[in-house]
Amino acid sequence: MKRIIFHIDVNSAFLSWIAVKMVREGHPDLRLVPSVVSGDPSDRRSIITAASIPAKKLGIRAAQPVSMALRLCPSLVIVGGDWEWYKECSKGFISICKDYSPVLQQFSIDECFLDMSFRCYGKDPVEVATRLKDEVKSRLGFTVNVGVGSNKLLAKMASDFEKPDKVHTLWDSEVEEKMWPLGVRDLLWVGKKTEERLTSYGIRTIGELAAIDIGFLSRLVGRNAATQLHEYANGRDYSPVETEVAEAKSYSAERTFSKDLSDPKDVDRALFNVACIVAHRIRRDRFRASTVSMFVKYTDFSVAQKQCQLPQPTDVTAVILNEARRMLSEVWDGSSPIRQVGLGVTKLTHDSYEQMSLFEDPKMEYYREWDRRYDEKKAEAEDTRMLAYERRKPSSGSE
DNA sequence: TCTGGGGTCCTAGGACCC
DNA sequence: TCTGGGGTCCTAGGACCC
Repeated sequence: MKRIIFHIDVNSAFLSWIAVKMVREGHPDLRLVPSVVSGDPSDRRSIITAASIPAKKLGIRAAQPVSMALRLCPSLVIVGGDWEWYKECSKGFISICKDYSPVLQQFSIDECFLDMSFRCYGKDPVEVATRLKDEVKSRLGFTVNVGVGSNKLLAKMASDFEKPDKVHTLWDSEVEEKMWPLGVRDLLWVGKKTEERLTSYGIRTIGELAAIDIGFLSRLVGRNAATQLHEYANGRDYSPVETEVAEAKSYSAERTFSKDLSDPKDVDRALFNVACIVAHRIRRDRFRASTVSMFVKYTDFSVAQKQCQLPQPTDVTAVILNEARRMLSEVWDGSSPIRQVGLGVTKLTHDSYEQMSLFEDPKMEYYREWDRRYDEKKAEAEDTRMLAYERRKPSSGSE
């Protein structure tokens, strides 16, 4: 049986979702004017998370600083994000997709793959894809692109063709015509650095990459990356649509300051905040961590990072924070201002038992109690938010 | 123009063990 | 006395994704 994969991608997801919400509240449609979503619209340091199509026509792109976008378009409408709303929209979108095939892999909050091999057997895949796209639009109010191909790579490449609200195919037989003329940067996993390296050797299009000697490519990007890139450039991808949701392998949080900081007390406060966030998350998900890492970013964007192993896995905020503080003092002497500070944990286990140490810090019980109260407060705040949210929650059906 | 936040995976060198 | 090769763990750094 022929393999048929769909890749469904919400068009300018965060912007579309906020636009749908605002339209329902009686505001004009953001999608029709130059507009963007940013993390914190009042902060000059924030960057753009999503831009409307009229904004994109003015050269405004995701990941641009808000200040730059404002120069390109002084009348730009800037709105903040709403994670609860995003999650709701994502849920509605995924649930419609699941009706088309249970073999679904969620790739991010606004993208998924569907294995449609069975569901499309004997049918026209484009017709099915069009029905899916139109159903999302009529029931949820936002548009998607559907890419149709014989594997995940081709489906994903296809969904990236002309937007919005379109269905495109990229079958093996169409690779030469539709994919090979594209620049190497358009290929999945070719980022800025790889593009620079490839173009410096005269490799500009995916077609040129597909034709290149793999030994030569290995010397450019390493053997493993070369094998992968060469397969992709030729439109080959044998990876299955993974329905299992993988467990988290790391948790991290970081804070960029509105002004670079020199006072150790300010930096420590930020470190405390991110430690609380990360430790809370691992407790919420019943993890303990064995590795703690931290980094600081300086004014010139250079990064200093440290990591260390714990004698035993922990989920205690104070233990994580103390290691991070120690490492901070090893990389930072307070002489150069800090732009950003971050903290992460890896090497996670679900082990419920805890090895008792004869030398356990007598304050440990106090630390745990502190964490319990922190978690309780967080849960209460969450409940209040959800309650307020339920009241204004729209149905995902047609209105 | 001046660059967020949260992830995954890979590489390379050094330490240590057999 | 000086020598091998392989495996694993740790750390730092980098590339990529959305």
